Amino acid sequence: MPEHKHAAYFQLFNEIAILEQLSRALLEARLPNGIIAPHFAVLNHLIRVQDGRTPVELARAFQVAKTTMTHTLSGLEKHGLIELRANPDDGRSKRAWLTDKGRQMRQKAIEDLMPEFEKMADTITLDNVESVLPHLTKLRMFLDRSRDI
Amino acid sequence: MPEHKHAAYFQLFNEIAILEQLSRALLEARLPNGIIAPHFAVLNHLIRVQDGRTPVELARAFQVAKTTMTHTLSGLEKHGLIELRANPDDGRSKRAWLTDKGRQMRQKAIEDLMPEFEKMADTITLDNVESVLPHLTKLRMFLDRSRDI
DNA sequence: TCATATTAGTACGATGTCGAATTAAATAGG
DNA sequence: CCTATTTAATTCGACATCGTACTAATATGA
Repeated sequence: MPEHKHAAYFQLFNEIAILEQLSRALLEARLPNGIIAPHFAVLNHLIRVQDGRTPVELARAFQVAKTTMTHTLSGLEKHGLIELRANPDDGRSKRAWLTDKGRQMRQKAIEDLMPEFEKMADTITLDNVESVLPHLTKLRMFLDRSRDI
Repeated sequence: MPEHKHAAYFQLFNEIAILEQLSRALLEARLPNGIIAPHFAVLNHLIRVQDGRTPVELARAFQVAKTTMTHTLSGLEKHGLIELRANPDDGRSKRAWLTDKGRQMRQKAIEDLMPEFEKMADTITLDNVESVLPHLTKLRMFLDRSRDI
Protein backbone atom coordinates (compact mmCIF):
# COMPACT_ATOMS: atom_id res chain seq x y z
CA MET A 1 0.00 0.00 0.00
CA PRO A 2 1.65 3.23 -1.15
CA GLU A 3 2.06 6.20 1.14
CA HIS A 4 -0.82 8.26 -0.21
CA LYS A 5 -3.28 5.43 0.33
CA HIS A 6 -2.49 5.34 4.02
CA ALA A 7 -3.55 8.95 4.16
CA ALA A 8 -7.19 7.96 3.75
CA TYR A 9 -7.04 5.55 6.70
CA PHE A 10 -5.26 8.21 8.69
CA GLN A 11 -7.89 10.76 7.90
CA LEU A 12 -10.63 8.32 8.84
CA PHE A 13 -9.24 7.88 12.36
CA ASN A 14 -8.64 11.58 12.65
CA GLU A 15 -12.27 12.32 11.79
CA ILE A 16 -13.41 9.67 14.22
CA ALA A 17 -11.40 11.20 17.05
CA ILE A 18 -12.77 14.69 16.44
CA LEU A 19 -16.33 13.44 15.92
CA GLU A 20 -16.11 11.61 19.22
CA GLN A 21 -15.22 14.82 21.02
CA LEU A 22 -17.84 16.92 19.30
CA SER A 23 -20.64 14.42 19.79
CA ARG A 24 -19.73 13.92 23.43
CA ALA A 25 -19.89 17.67 24.01
CA LEU A 26 -23.24 17.83 22.19
CA LEU A 27 -24.66 15.04 24.31
CA GLU A 28 -23.34 16.22 27.66
CA ALA A 29 -24.82 19.67 27.12
CA ARG A 30 -28.22 17.94 27.14
CA LEU A 31 -27.69 15.67 30.13
CA PRO A 32 -28.48 16.59 33.75
CA ASN A 33 -25.61 17.97 35.78
CA GLY A 34 -23.17 15.29 36.89
CA ILE A 35 -24.30 12.83 34.22
CA ILE A 36 -21.67 12.32 31.56
CA ALA A 37 -21.54 10.52 28.23
CA PRO A 38 -20.32 7.17 29.63
CA HIS A 39 -23.25 7.13 32.06
CA PHE A 40 -25.66 7.65 29.20
CA ALA A 41 -23.92 5.06 27.05
CA VAL A 42 -24.30 2.45 29.79
CA LEU A 43 -27.99 3.26 30.28
CA ASN A 44 -28.52 2.84 26.54
CA HIS A 45 -26.68 -0.43 26.49
CA LEU A 46 -28.74 -1.76 29.40
CA ILE A 47 -31.92 -0.87 27.53
CA ARG A 48 -30.77 -2.22 24.18
CA VAL A 49 -29.14 -5.46 25.29
CA GLN A 50 -31.20 -5.96 28.47
CA ASP A 51 -30.19 -4.97 31.96
CA GLY A 52 -28.67 -7.44 34.39
CA ARG A 53 -25.23 -7.13 32.75
CA THR A 54 -22.12 -7.53 34.90
CA PRO A 55 -19.47 -4.80 35.15
CA VAL A 56 -17.00 -6.90 33.19
CA GLU A 57 -19.48 -7.42 30.37
CA LEU A 58 -20.07 -3.67 30.22
CA ALA A 59 -16.35 -2.89 30.29
CA ARG A 60 -15.85 -5.23 27.34
CA ALA A 61 -18.79 -3.79 25.43
CA PHE A 62 -17.34 -0.29 25.66
CA GLN A 63 -13.70 -1.30 25.52
CA VAL A 64 -12.79 0.50 28.72
CA ALA A 65 -10.73 -0.72 31.67
CA LYS A 66 -12.83 -2.51 34.23
CA THR A 67 -11.68 -0.02 36.87
CA THR A 68 -13.23 2.66 34.71
CA MET A 69 -16.50 0.75 34.57
CA THR A 70 -16.50 0.36 38.36
CA HIS A 71 -16.22 4.12 38.58
CA THR A 72 -18.92 4.77 35.96
CA LEU A 73 -21.34 2.34 37.58
CA SER A 74 -20.82 3.80 41.04
CA GLY A 75 -21.68 7.20 39.57
CA LEU A 76 -24.87 5.81 38.02
CA GLU A 77 -25.77 4.15 41.29
CA LYS A 78 -25.10 7.31 43.30
CA HIS A 79 -27.55 9.15 41.05
CA GLY A 80 -30.14 6.41 41.48
CA LEU A 81 -30.15 5.51 37.77
CA ILE A 82 -29.15 1.88 38.25
CA GLU A 83 -28.99 -0.65 41.05
CA LEU A 84 -26.11 -3.07 41.53
CA ARG A 85 -27.15 -6.37 43.05
CA ALA A 86 -25.21 -9.51 43.80
CA ASN A 87 -25.07 -12.02 40.99
CA PRO A 88 -26.72 -15.25 42.20
CA ASP A 89 -24.80 -17.19 39.55
CA ASP A 90 -21.36 -16.01 40.67
CA GLY A 91 -20.36 -14.84 44.11
CA ARG A 92 -17.55 -12.62 42.79
CA SER A 93 -19.82 -10.70 40.53
CA LYS A 94 -22.63 -8.14 40.41
CA ARG A 95 -25.38 -7.30 37.97
CA ALA A 96 -26.55 -3.83 36.96
CA TRP A 97 -30.31 -3.16 36.85
CA LEU A 98 -32.03 -0.06 35.53
CA THR A 99 -34.24 1.88 37.92
CA ASP A 100 -37.39 3.72 36.82
CA LYS A 101 -35.48 6.95 37.29
CA GLY A 102 -32.74 5.66 35.01
CA ARG A 103 -35.23 4.73 32.27
CA GLN A 104 -36.97 8.08 32.55
CA MET A 105 -33.75 10.06 32.45
CA ARG A 106 -32.59 8.24 29.34
CA GLN A 107 -35.96 8.76 27.63
CA LYS A 108 -35.88 12.46 28.33
CA ALA A 109 -32.30 12.79 27.06
CA ILE A 110 -33.26 11.06 23.84
CA GLU A 111 -36.21 13.39 23.35
CA ASP A 112 -33.94 16.37 23.96
CA LEU A 113 -31.56 15.07 21.30
CA MET A 114 -34.19 14.52 18.60
CA PRO A 115 -34.10 18.13 17.34
CA GLU A 116 -30.33 17.76 16.90
CA PHE A 117 -30.79 14.66 14.77
CA GLU A 118 -33.42 16.46 12.70
CA LYS A 119 -30.96 19.26 12.00
CA MET A 120 -28.23 16.76 11.25
CA ALA A 121 -30.40 15.02 8.68
CA ASP A 122 -29.78 17.85 6.21
CA THR A 123 -26.05 17.16 6.41
CA ILE A 124 -26.09 13.39 6.62
CA THR A 125 -29.32 11.70 5.59
CA LEU A 126 -30.66 8.52 7.07
CA ASP A 127 -29.61 6.77 3.85
CA ASN A 128 -26.08 8.13 4.32
CA VAL A 129 -25.97 6.87 7.88
CA GLU A 130 -27.23 3.48 6.83
CA SER A 131 -24.61 3.24 4.11
CA VAL A 132 -21.79 4.29 6.44
CA LEU A 133 -22.71 2.24 9.48
CA PRO A 134 -21.93 -1.28 8.20
CA HIS A 135 -18.38 -0.26 7.31
CA LEU A 136 -17.75 1.31 10.69
CA THR A 137 -19.28 -1.65 12.46
CA LYS A 138 -17.10 -4.10 10.57
CA LEU A 139 -14.02 -2.01 11.32
CA ARG A 140 -14.95 -1.81 14.99
CA MET A 141 -15.40 -5.57 15.15
CA PHE A 142 -12.08 -6.10 13.41
CA LEU A 143 -10.23 -3.85 15.85
CA ASP A 144 -12.05 -5.49 18.71
CA ARG A 145 -10.94 -8.94 17.62
CA SER A 146 -7.35 -7.94 16.94
CA ARG A 147 -7.11 -6.41 20.39
CA ASP A 148 -8.04 -9.63 22.13
CA ILE A 149 -5.37 -11.62 20.35
CA MET B 1 -38.42 11.59 12.33
CA PRO B 2 -39.91 8.48 13.97
CA GLU B 3 -38.25 6.78 16.91
CA HIS B 4 -36.66 3.93 15.00
CA LYS B 5 -34.91 6.30 12.60
CA HIS B 6 -33.11 7.98 15.46
CA ALA B 7 -31.68 4.62 16.31
CA ALA B 8 -29.38 4.76 13.28
CA TYR B 9 -27.94 8.12 14.33
CA PHE B 10 -27.57 6.79 17.83
CA GLN B 11 -25.74 3.75 16.63
CA LEU B 12 -23.47 5.90 14.48
CA PHE B 13 -22.27 7.89 17.49
CA ASN B 14 -21.96 4.76 19.54
CA GLU B 15 -19.69 3.17 16.92
CA ILE B 16 -17.68 6.36 16.70
CA ALA B 17 -17.10 6.39 20.45
CA ILE B 18 -15.93 2.77 20.54
CA LEU B 19 -13.81 3.16 17.39
CA GLU B 20 -12.11 6.16 18.95
CA GLN B 21 -11.11 4.10 21.97
CA LEU B 22 -9.95 1.11 19.98
CA SER B 23 -7.93 3.15 17.50
CA ARG B 24 -6.32 5.17 20.27
CA ALA B 25 -5.24 1.98 22.01
CA LEU B 26 -3.91 0.59 18.72
CA LEU B 27 -1.92 3.74 18.08
CA GLU B 28 -0.53 4.20 21.57
CA ALA B 29 0.75 0.64 21.61
CA ARG B 30 3.02 1.68 18.72
CA LEU B 31 4.22 5.00 20.12
CA PRO B 32 7.32 5.47 22.30
CA ASN B 33 6.73 5.45 26.04
CA GLY B 34 5.24 8.68 27.30
CA ILE B 35 3.94 9.70 23.87
CA ILE B 36 0.16 9.53 23.65
CA ALA B 37 -2.38 9.87 20.88
CA PRO B 38 -2.89 13.63 21.27
CA HIS B 39 0.87 14.18 20.91
CA PHE B 40 0.85 12.21 17.69
CA ALA B 41 -2.24 13.99 16.43
CA VAL B 42 -0.59 17.38 16.94
CA LEU B 43 2.58 16.28 15.15
CA ASN B 44 0.47 15.11 12.21
CA HIS B 45 -1.43 18.34 12.11
CA LEU B 46 1.76 20.37 12.13
CA ILE B 47 3.02 18.35 9.16
CA ARG B 48 -0.23 18.45 7.24
CA VAL B 49 -1.22 22.07 7.78
CA GLN B 50 2.30 23.45 8.27
CA ASP B 51 4.02 24.07 11.56
CA GLY B 52 4.09 27.48 13.16
CA ARG B 53 0.53 27.08 14.49
CA THR B 54 -0.42 28.77 17.74
CA PRO B 55 -1.77 26.81 20.72
CA VAL B 56 -5.22 28.31 20.26
CA GLU B 57 -5.31 27.31 16.61
CA LEU B 58 -4.40 23.77 17.60
CA ALA B 59 -6.97 23.65 20.38
CA ARG B 60 -9.67 24.71 17.90
CA ALA B 61 -8.51 22.19 15.31
CA PHE B 62 -8.87 19.33 17.77
CA GLN B 63 -11.81 20.75 19.68
CA VAL B 64 -10.11 20.51 23.04
CA ALA B 65 -9.90 23.09 25.83
CA LYS B 66 -6.92 25.41 25.43
CA THR B 67 -5.64 24.34 28.85
CA THR B 68 -5.52 20.83 27.47
CA MET B 69 -3.49 22.00 24.48
CA THR B 70 -1.07 23.84 26.78
CA HIS B 71 -0.53 20.55 28.57
CA THR B 72 -0.16 18.54 25.36
CA LEU B 73 2.31 21.00 23.87
CA SER B 74 4.41 21.10 27.02
CA GLY B 75 4.63 17.30 26.83
CA LEU B 76 5.74 17.46 23.20
CA GLU B 77 8.28 20.12 24.08
CA LYS B 78 9.59 18.15 27.05
CA HIS B 79 10.23 15.22 24.71
CA GLY B 80 11.99 17.50 22.22
CA LEU B 81 9.44 16.86 19.47
CA ILE B 82 8.44 20.48 19.01
CA GLU B 83 9.76 23.91 19.94
CA LEU B 84 7.56 26.72 21.18
CA ARG B 85 8.80 30.15 20.18
CA ALA B 86 7.38 33.60 20.70
CA ASN B 87 5.04 34.80 17.98
CA PRO B 88 6.55 37.96 16.45
CA ASP B 89 3.10 39.00 15.23
CA ASP B 90 1.46 38.87 18.65
CA GLY B 91 3.17 39.34 21.98
CA ARG B 92 0.57 37.23 23.84
CA SER B 93 1.08 34.24 21.64
CA LYS B 94 3.47 31.42 20.73
CA ARG B 95 4.02 29.28 17.69
CA ALA B 96 4.79 25.55 17.63
CA TRP B 97 7.60 24.32 15.36
CA LEU B 98 8.49 20.74 14.59
CA THR B 99 11.98 19.55 15.46
CA ASP B 100 13.87 16.98 13.41
CA LYS B 101 13.30 14.54 16.23
CA GLY B 102 9.58 15.23 16.03
CA ARG B 103 9.47 14.60 12.28
CA GLN B 104 11.46 11.41 12.63
CA MET B 105 9.33 10.06 15.45
CA ARG B 106 6.15 10.68 13.47
CA GLN B 107 7.62 9.02 10.38
CA LYS B 108 8.59 5.94 12.34
CA ALA B 109 5.18 5.70 13.99
CA ILE B 110 3.52 5.87 10.58
CA GLU B 111 5.75 3.11 9.27
CA ASP B 112 4.94 0.99 12.31
CA LEU B 113 1.24 1.47 11.63
CA MET B 114 1.38 0.49 7.97
CA PRO B 115 1.04 -3.25 8.63
CA GLU B 116 -2.09 -2.52 10.64
CA PHE B 117 -3.63 -0.63 7.75
CA GLU B 118 -2.73 -3.48 5.40
CA LYS B 119 -4.56 -5.92 7.67
CA MET B 120 -7.48 -3.53 7.96
CA ALA B 121 -7.82 -3.33 4.19
CA ASP B 122 -9.46 -6.77 4.12
CA THR B 123 -12.20 -5.47 6.39
CA ILE B 124 -12.62 -1.99 5.00
CA THR B 125 -11.14 -1.37 1.58
CA LEU B 126 -9.69 1.90 0.40
CA ASP B 127 -12.83 2.37 -1.69
CA ASN B 128 -14.93 1.86 1.42
CA VAL B 129 -12.88 4.42 3.31
CA GLU B 130 -13.18 6.90 0.48
CA SER B 131 -16.93 6.44 0.31
CA VAL B 132 -17.35 6.85 4.07
CA LEU B 133 -15.00 9.77 4.64
CA PRO B 134 -16.96 12.56 2.92
CA HIS B 135 -20.02 11.85 5.05
CA LEU B 136 -18.05 11.86 8.26
CA THR B 137 -16.22 15.01 7.27
CA LYS B 138 -19.47 16.81 6.48
CA LEU B 139 -20.93 15.69 9.78
CA ARG B 140 -17.83 16.82 11.65
CA MET B 141 -17.97 20.21 9.98
CA PHE B 142 -21.65 20.52 10.80
CA LEU B 143 -21.11 19.73 14.47
CA ASP B 144 -18.14 22.06 14.52
CA ARG B 145 -20.22 24.94 13.16
CA SER B 146 -23.19 24.31 15.44
CA ARG B 147 -20.89 24.33 18.44
CA ASP B 148 -19.57 27.80 17.69
CA ILE B 149 -23.04 29.32 17.56
C1' DT C 1 -5.68 58.92 23.15
C1' DC C 2 -7.36 56.40 26.64
C1' DA C 3 -10.60 53.38 28.88
C1' DT C 4 -12.92 49.03 28.02
C1' DA C 5 -13.45 44.66 26.03
C1' DT C 6 -11.41 40.77 24.00
C1' DT C 7 -7.92 37.34 23.35
C1' DA C 8 -3.62 34.14 24.31
C1' DG C 9 -1.65 31.54 27.46
C1' DT C 10 -1.13 29.51 32.17
C1' DA C 11 -2.00 27.93 37.16
C1' DC C 12 -5.00 25.41 39.85
C1' DG C 13 -8.48 22.23 41.55
C1' DA C 14 -11.84 18.62 40.28
C1' DT C 15 -12.75 14.59 37.99
C1' DG C 16 -12.32 10.65 34.38
C1' DT C 17 -9.41 6.92 32.80
C1' DC C 18 -5.92 3.75 33.17
C1' DG C 19 -2.49 0.08 34.89
C1' DA C 20 -0.72 -2.49 38.82
C1' DA C 21 -1.65 -4.75 42.90
C1' DT C 22 -5.07 -6.95 46.06
C1' DT C 23 -8.94 -9.87 47.73
C1' DA C 24 -12.46 -13.20 47.19
C1' DA C 25 -14.72 -16.60 44.46
C1' DA C 26 -14.76 -19.94 40.79
C1' DT C 27 -12.40 -23.23 37.75
C1' DA C 28 -8.97 -26.71 36.29
C1' DG C 29 -5.98 -30.60 36.86
C1' DG C 30 -3.82 -33.97 39.31
C1' DC D 1 -10.69 -33.50 47.00
C1' DC D 2 -7.12 -30.00 47.20
C1' DT D 3 -3.98 -27.09 45.28
C1' DA D 4 -2.89 -23.83 41.50
C1' DT D 5 -4.74 -20.87 38.24
C1' DT D 6 -8.01 -17.80 36.54
C1' DT D 7 -11.51 -14.34 36.99
C1' DA D 8 -14.57 -10.28 39.11
C1' DA D 9 -14.35 -6.41 41.44
C1' DT D 10 -12.00 -2.87 44.07
C1' DT D 11 -8.23 0.23 45.91
C1' DC D 12 -4.57 3.07 44.83
C1' DG D 13 -1.44 6.18 42.37
C1' DA D 14 -0.43 8.49 37.94
C1' DC D 15 -1.85 11.39 34.56
C1' DA D 16 -5.16 13.60 30.85
C1' DT D 17 -8.90 16.77 30.40
C1' DC D 18 -11.79 20.26 31.80
C1' DG D 19 -13.70 24.77 33.77
C1' DT D 20 -12.53 28.80 36.39
C1' DA D 21 -9.73 32.43 37.47
C1' DC D 22 -5.81 35.18 36.42
C1' DT D 23 -2.14 38.00 33.83
C1' DA D 24 -0.43 40.21 29.89
C1' DA D 25 -1.10 41.89 25.30
C1' DT D 26 -4.05 43.43 21.70
C1' DA D 27 -8.23 45.40 19.63
C1' DT D 28 -12.16 48.52 19.88
C1' DG D 29 -14.48 52.76 19.94
C1' DA D 30 -15.83 57.01 22.04
